[in-house]
Amino acid sequence: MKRNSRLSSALHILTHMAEADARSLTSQHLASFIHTNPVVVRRTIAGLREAGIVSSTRGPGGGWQLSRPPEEITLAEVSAALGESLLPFSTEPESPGCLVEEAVIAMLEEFRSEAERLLAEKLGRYTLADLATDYRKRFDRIGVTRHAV
Amino acid sequence: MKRNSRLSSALHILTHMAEADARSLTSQHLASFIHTNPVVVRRTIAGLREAGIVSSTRGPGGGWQLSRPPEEITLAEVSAALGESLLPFSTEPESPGCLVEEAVIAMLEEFRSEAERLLAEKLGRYTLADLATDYRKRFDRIGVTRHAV
DNA sequence: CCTATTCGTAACTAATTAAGTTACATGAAA
DNA sequence: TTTCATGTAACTTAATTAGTTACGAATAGG
Repeated sequence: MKRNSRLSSALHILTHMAEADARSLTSQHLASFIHTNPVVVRRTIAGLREAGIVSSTRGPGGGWQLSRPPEEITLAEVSAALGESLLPFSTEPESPGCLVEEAVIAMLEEFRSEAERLLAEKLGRYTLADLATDYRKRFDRIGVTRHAV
Repeated sequence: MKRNSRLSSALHILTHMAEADARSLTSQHLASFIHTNPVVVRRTIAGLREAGIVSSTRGPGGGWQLSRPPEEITLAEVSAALGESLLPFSTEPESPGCLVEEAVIAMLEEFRSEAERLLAEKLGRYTLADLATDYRKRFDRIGVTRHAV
C-alpha cells in the first residue's frame, strides 16, 4: 500500500460496505479489496467506528457494517474520522524566539484554519451514496468488476 | 528539521531575505535561521530560483536575493514553486480493474482539483510583504529577536 | 460449556521518504 | 590565482507508515 492512501482506502472499503447492504463483511474480506491484511484494515477504520460511521461485531457471522445509510455519510465525516489533517504542512516552531518564524507560523495557521473549513464544506457535499451510484454507473457500462461484492 | 516543514522553512528564509533588502544572504547564513545546513537550504529553494522568485550569485559577496519586491511575491507562488501539492493524499490505483476504486479515485481527483484552485486563490492573497509587516509589528512590540537579520 | 470465528490491540519488522552530510565541480571577484 | 560561494550527486541517518505476528476478548451455535 502506498503512502497517504488512507482516505482513498477507507472510501474504497466503505463503498464496498455500502454495496454489501445489510450483510456484514469481515476484516479479511475488506482487506482483500485493498490488497492488505485484516489488521491494517481494523487499524484504518477503527476511527470510523468511534465516529459512528461503521460498527463491528465479533464472533461467527460478525464483521463490519455501515452504521447509517450511505446517503447520510459524507466524505467530510470520513476524512475527519481518520484523524489526520488534509493539509499536513508543519507549523511547529523550530527556532524558538525568532519573530520571523512566529509571523510565518501565525499566517500559516490562519490559512490552515480557513482552508480546512473550506475543504470540509466541499467534502461535505459528497456522500457514500454518490460513490455507490457512480460505481453502479461504471458497472452498468462495463458489466464486470474484479471483486466479488 | 521536522517533516513537511518545507513551506514554513521557505517562508522563514524568504522573509529574512525581504528584511535583508538588497544585501544578499549566503546559504550558510540562511541555514542558520532554520537550524540546518547550506545544502538543505539550496535544495529547498532551488525551485524558487527556477520560478523567478529568488536569484543566486556565486563567488565572494554572493548568495541569495529576492528577484522581485516582496509585495509581488504571493504565498501561492511560493507554495507552487516548492513543487509539492498541499493536498498530498494518494489517488494512485492499487486495485486495477476494481470499479469501486475507480469511482473513489475519480471523486477524489475532482475534489483535489477544485480544492487546489480554492487554496491557491486563498494563498494568493498573502504576500511576503504581509509577512514582513507582521514581523515588524512583533519586533516593535517585543523589541528583540533572536537572529541577526 | 466448548469450539470456531472474528474483532481489538500490542509489539515487532520492513519499506519508504525526507532530512542531513560529505565531497567535489563550477563560477565569480579581487 | 586564490578565495568564496553556489550546484549537485551520492551517501547516511532519522522518522514514519505499512505490514506482520501473536494472543486476548467476545460471541454464536451446537
